Amino acid sequence: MFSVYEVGDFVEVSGLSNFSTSHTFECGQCFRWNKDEDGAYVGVAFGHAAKIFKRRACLYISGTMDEFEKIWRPYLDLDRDYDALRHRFAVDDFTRAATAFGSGIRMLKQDPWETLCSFILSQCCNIPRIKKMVEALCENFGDPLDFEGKKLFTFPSAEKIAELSLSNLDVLRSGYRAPYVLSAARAVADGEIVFEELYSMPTCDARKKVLSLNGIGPKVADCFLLFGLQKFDAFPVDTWIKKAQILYPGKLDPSRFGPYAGIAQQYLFFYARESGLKV
DNA sequence: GAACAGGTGAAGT
DNA sequence: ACTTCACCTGTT
Repeated sequence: MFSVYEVGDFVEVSGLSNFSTSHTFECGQCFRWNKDEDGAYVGVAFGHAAKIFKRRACLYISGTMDEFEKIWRPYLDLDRDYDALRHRFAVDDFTRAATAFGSGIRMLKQDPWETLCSFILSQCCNIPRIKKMVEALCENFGDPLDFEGKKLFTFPSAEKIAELSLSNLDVLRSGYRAPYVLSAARAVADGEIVFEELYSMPTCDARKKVLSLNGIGPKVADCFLLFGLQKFDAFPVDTWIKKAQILYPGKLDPSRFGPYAGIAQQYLFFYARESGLKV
């Protein structure tokens, strides 16, 4: 377990293992955390801005204890035992290397709408471009936040996007993805998609529901289920996981990782993308 | 310029 | 059920 203290404008978390800010914020699960000049990550989630960094084995998160308990503790998934997960996933040389390489990854408990919308935009784009489109969405349609002299923006609600017209989304430069975003926003605003219902459904039923939306296929649906609804059995297969499957000696069957296969996926994805593996 | 990118859906076998 | 292709845009 870990200890938490309020230190100035920060909450200090000590005794926490398996937390890497760079691995967590740059493993591809999120698009709104950026490194500042001091190496700290600054971002916005659930309408709150924060600065997060590690120093001398402690994790520091700006804001009050109340904010920490309400927002950041669950968001950063601090209460999960990642030693146990990594032990479970490391069943051979390949998976051992992947879990070691990605040590410190945490599965962010992200907002469902933000996750759905971001991954609709992500198709056939690299991370810099995804980030640009997401930031354009927030700057144009989100609410401004003043954070340490910088102007940040919240992620706009589905209701806000739903009332826009297609041409309003031209500022995103998102091409053929724009109508997908708009129809998803309207499905949420109209109550056609209700996230609270999806939470309580079995993964396969929730999957069917989001697959019915135009422009959402298996990959985006699984990313949404995993990152936005914490359906840890969802296992998104993208080009990097396909590379890992080619390199893996034998068959890479998600079911071998049990109900947390999606977390194993993050280690495998990060390993395939960042470790310089060649197919 | 051409090819390709963290995908999807339609149309063709 | 599997393969091919166009799709908008930004980057080699």
